[in-house]
Order: sequence, then structure tokens, then C-alpha cells
Amino acid sequence: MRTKSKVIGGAMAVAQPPNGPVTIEMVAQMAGVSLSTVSRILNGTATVSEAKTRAVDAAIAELGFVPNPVARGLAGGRTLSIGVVTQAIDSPFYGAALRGIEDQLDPAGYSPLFVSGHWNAASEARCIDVLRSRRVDGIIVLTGRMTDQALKNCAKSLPVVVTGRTLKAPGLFSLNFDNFEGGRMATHHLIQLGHRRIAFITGDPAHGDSTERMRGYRAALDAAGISFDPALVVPGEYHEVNGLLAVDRLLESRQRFTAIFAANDQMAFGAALGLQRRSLRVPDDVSLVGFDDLPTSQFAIPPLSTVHQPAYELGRLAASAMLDLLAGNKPGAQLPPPRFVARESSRRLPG
Amino acid sequence: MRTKSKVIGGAMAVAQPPNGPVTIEMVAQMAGVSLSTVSRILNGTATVSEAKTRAVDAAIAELGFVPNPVARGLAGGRTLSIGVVTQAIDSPFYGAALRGIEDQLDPAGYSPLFVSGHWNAASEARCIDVLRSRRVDGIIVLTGRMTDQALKNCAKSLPVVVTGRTLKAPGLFSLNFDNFEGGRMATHHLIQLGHRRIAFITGDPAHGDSTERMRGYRAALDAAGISFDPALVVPGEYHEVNGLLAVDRLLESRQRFTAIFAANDQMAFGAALGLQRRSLRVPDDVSLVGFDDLPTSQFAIPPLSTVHQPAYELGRLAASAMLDLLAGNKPGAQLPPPRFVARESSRRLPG
DNA sequence: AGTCGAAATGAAAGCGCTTTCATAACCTTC
DNA sequence: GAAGGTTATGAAAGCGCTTTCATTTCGACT
Repeated sequence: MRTKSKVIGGAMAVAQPPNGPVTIEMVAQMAGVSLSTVSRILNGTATVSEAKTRAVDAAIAELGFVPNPVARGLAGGRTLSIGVVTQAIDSPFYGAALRGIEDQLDPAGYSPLFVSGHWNAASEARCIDVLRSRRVDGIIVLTGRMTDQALKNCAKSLPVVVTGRTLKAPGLFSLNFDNFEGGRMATHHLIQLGHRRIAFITGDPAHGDSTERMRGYRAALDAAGISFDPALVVPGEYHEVNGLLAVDRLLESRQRFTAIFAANDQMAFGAALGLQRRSLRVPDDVSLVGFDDLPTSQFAIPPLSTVHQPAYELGRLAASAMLDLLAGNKPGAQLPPPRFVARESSRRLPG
Repeated sequence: MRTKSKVIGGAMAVAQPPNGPVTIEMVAQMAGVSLSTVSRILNGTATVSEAKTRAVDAAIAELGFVPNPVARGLAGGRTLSIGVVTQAIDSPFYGAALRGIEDQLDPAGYSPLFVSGHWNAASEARCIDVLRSRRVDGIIVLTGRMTDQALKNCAKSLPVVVTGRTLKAPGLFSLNFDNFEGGRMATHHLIQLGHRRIAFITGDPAHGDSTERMRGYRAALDAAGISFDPALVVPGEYHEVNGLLAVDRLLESRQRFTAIFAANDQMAFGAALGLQRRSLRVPDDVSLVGFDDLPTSQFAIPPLSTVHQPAYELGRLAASAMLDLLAGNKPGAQLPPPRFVARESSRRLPG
């Protein structure tokens, strides 16, 4: 048995480019040690004499051996892959986070496995099943809709990192951005510029983020002694078109307002277009601020004042926390505090 | 040996939620057939008597058995995963394509494995190695920088679908968008509106797309008897900031022009901002057209006239071609022809 | 000098599944 | 009705690696 491999292995010791894939067995043979020893060196599972280590390393280099992750996965070990439940892989905001995850995981030898939950708890559950069956070593959930309980359950069998909520459980680490403070800052910025009648376009209420940002809005208003006017709050769902519609609605309601705070940049873009359609200039007639600071926001017309959210950093930190979890360390990742970026879409209220 | 499994299997027949993962062996036992028979039914590898098929199906249903893709992969079979070499996972354009791939693959039971090549041939080669070692069943390459030859080599051992170039080889299918025609249409649109001095902001010349779009630009000029003026061509690299800079450069060169065609929407956005900074209005003073039709383009100020590129569709078609390849069929996927979308950033040349 | 525990190493048993290979059970055919 | 050819089916051999488990080898200690 295994005659084939043996023969190949023997021949390969001198041949240049190994024909089929190089296996651990070939390495063992070339180095004159047992298969298990090679594995131990590969994984650092046990101490191995320096001489053998050297021989094995040499053989690995010569053969260009790369361990087969699939076999590793089967053999009960890790698959070196991390499942990432994202909501929409093409979201401008989450895209950056995904890149952060990828960048952070890659040097550690892990590969991300992205699946889209489409903002739907059932779909997310299915995603988790898929990831499970693919034997991922851990799961990162980007702001999903699944219940905290479902997440905790999941964490029982697999390390989990979740963003967009604050949750404590064994094997679970959460990373949350201070949306309240962000919302407060954005509103405060407008207030400082003299605005008192500030409209707010909400995000999807099913998002925790959204309600937090709104709380921040109200807190800033309160702090400035401005009374909250529900008529200035228009619902949205985080899409451009919601911003457009919100402006229409606001204008039609004949509410007086000098500034708009949109719960995310995409809606702010829509609002800007809506204002322009009604011949209202930004920021001359209406100041506009957003939330997220998408890469495109600085090239919007006019460049958008907004709360910077470190999406890329978020991804990196989530991945790094996962790596910590996997290594048995307590993750210490901490998101930077919100930062407001004033650009040209907001200005001091004239008069 | 395997005593443990056997015991569990036996007990499980009556218990509700299987404790550990359900294996094919438990199914076999419950159905009273051999392991191989179950496998055969699962894969349709051979004919199995109807009675046993029914028994096995019932056992599978009862146990909630899901085959382990990792084990399948190792055992020499398929992994039901498709590697996707993308360039930047957070690109607004490719994001949609990735979603298309995911949507198309999912119902077929395949999962995409996304890796980013970062517009770098060496990095792409590494990606392919990673995907290979993960035993993907096929590879989809979205417009990479690797050589045609490298791609062909790859196709020798694995089905490959590549977009953004036209290439014929066994086991290889390519899907190309007609960038030439797109470039021609955009330019033609401007010419029809009376423009004669049309500046062109190029894309990254290392991209095949880019040169094709430029060829289209020149062809439209030729067809209209307008002589090509190199002074109106400004290099860019597909990023917003390039559009901004290009406008500066154009204006400083004191070249007269009434319209700008940017080789992609992102640069068009930058150009729009650049023009605004110089107090030039779009489209009143300068008409502007882009290329790609990003989701955000219709919400730009003003909404951008552009060549629609079906990114999502591209992803779907690439995935569907891969599925065909895998099934041994000849893929017939065909990209729809370019379509120009006239919005508000371009208008008839006054006077 | 002889014994005992630690350290290094190899052999072998899986991980869960696919796939020969071999066997047993059926049909045909003359 | 015996020989030859199919079909269903099970047993067993891997896929490439990790991980006990057992063995060997040493240096340390009384």
C-alpha cells in the first residue's frame, strides 16, 4: 500500500517540480523521520530535536511542501478558515470591514469565508450552518439580525466575534461602535453652527445602530435646551432613496428646518439630491451631515460632513479579536471613539 | 473500533437531537445498509434499489444528516466550493459582481471563496495557490493582471472562468464586456449633443478595459470626423481623486473643452467635484459622462449619465458558466451589450 | 552502578467520506 | 440447465493530516 507515494517520494528527492501535490509523507521520507515528527514540527505540538527539525525544514523547503488545509480540517484540527457573516457583500460600508478582516487574517494564515445574511435572521442562521459544516474555526458576525441568544448558543461550540452590539458570554467577544456618541457629535456640530431646527432621517429601526444614533441626536438637543420635535424626524432605511424621499416629505410638511442629520451617508446623498431638486443649496440653504464617512463621501458635492466610522479598522479589530480567542487569549480590541469630520456640507447658520 | 459511533448511532435512532455531528455511518446503520450504499445514493454514483433508497432518504431526514464537505473534499471528491479571485473586495463595482456570484452559486449548493488579488499578478498567483490548497472545484478570476498563459496553465487542472478578457483554451471560459462599444456609445452620446471638444480621462492603462474604452472614444470621434487631440486626454487610475486632478490639469492647460468622458464613474465623481471647485457647473458649463453605472451614480449631483455595466449580471453569468463547466456542459453565457444611460450630467451644447 | 522519570520519536488509529475491488444475486441465452 | 454477463451491495483501502499510545533513549539521582 501507498506504494505509489513511496515511489514518487523517492524519485522526487532529486526531481525538480513535484508532480502531484507534495504530501507530508514525502517530506518525512526525505528528511528521514517519521510522519508524526513532521507534523509535530509543523504544529509546534511537541519538542523535536534540533537536528531533525533542521532536516525537516530543509526537506519542506526543497519540496515546496504546503500542508493541505482540507486534510488538516478533517483530522480534527483547525481548518484555518474563519466564517464571516456579512449582510450584503457589496455594501459600501461593510466592504471596507471585509477588507480589514481579510488583511488581518491573511498574515496569520487564516482565510475568511464570506457569506451574506441579507439582513434576515433566518438566512443568517443558515449561513452559520453552512459555515459550521465547512468546519470554520470561528465565526465573525457583522451586525446581524439574529438574537443575542442564538449568538450565545453558537459561541458554545465555536469562538464568535460580533460587531454592532454589546454582549458578554463565554467564547464570545463583541465590538461595538459608540453610535450614541456619534449621533450626539453630529447633532452637536450642527447646534454649534447655530442651527436649532435640525431634521433627522432615521436608519432602519431594526438596526440597533439606528436607535442609538437617534438617542444621540436627542441627547445633543436636550443638552442645548432645544426641545425635540417629532415632526422633524423622518423614517428611512439606510438607502439613498430614503434620503430623497425624506426631503420631499419634510418640505411638503412645511416644517421649518435649517439643517438635516441623516443617520448614514447614503441617505445624506439622497437628501442632497432631493434638496438640489427643490433648488435648495447645500450648505447655503440647508446644512447636511451624515454618518459613516464612506470613501466616496469626501468626493460628494459638496464633500459631506459626517461622523467617521472606521469600517476597515472595525474589520481588522474583529479579526484580531478572533485570533486572540483562537489563541486562548482574552481579546483586548477596542474601537476608537467616534470622530466628527467637518467638510463642506455644513456651515454656520447665517444671520 | 468505532465503537463510540456505533453506540451513538444506535441510541440516536430514537433520541431527538443528535449530539455530535451526524455521520454517514449513522445513516447507514439506521437504514440498515452499508456505508457505501449511502454514499452512492448521496452522489448518484450508481443505481441502488428503490427500497434502500427510500430507507436511506428516511434516515437522512430523520437524523438531519448533512454531508461534511471537508471530508468529501479530502476523499478526492468535490468540495462544492468555488474560488473567486477578485481584486478588491470593497470595490463598488466588483462588490455587485461578487453578490451575483454568490446568488448564483448558492442554490446549486456551492460556496464562493473570495480572495483579493490587489491588482497584482504575484498576489493573484498566491491567491490561486491558496484556493488550490483549499481544494476548490473551480476558479473564477475577475479581471486580473495575471498573464493569459498563467490562466491557461491553471485551466489545465481546474475549470476556470475569467472576466475582462477574451481567451480560448480547454477548460477555460471567458466573459468579456464590450468596453470598446461602451466607450464609443458614451462619446457618441456627447457628440450627438453637439460637443466637439471632448476630454477623456483614461483608466489604469494596465487594465485591458481602459484601453478598449479609449479606442471606443477615438472610434466615435473618427466616425464624426472630429480629429483626435491628445491634449484632451488625461491619464487616471480609476479613482475619484484622479478625476479631480484631471480637471485641474485640463483647466491649467487652458485647453478648450465642453465635455468630459471619464473612463469610470468614480473618476467622473472626482471630476464633478473638481469642476464645482472651479465654479463650473455640470451640465451647464461642462457635460460629464462616466462608465460603469455604479449604484450611487443615479444619486450623484447631478445624476450621472453613464454606460451601464451589468456587474451583478456579470457575476451571475460567470458563476453560471462555472457551473456549466463543472457539469461538463459547454457554457453559453453571454453578456448583454452595453447600454448608455442618459441622466442629468450631460446636455446639449448651447448655442 | 543501577533505577526511574522525562524527553524524543515512531507506529497506528482515526477524521468522514469516496471509490475501487470483490462478492453475491439475478438474468439471459443456447 | 449450465455458462456468461449484468446488477446491486458490502468490505476495505485510501485522501493527507493530527493525535493518542507505546517504545526507546537519556540524563539524573540514591
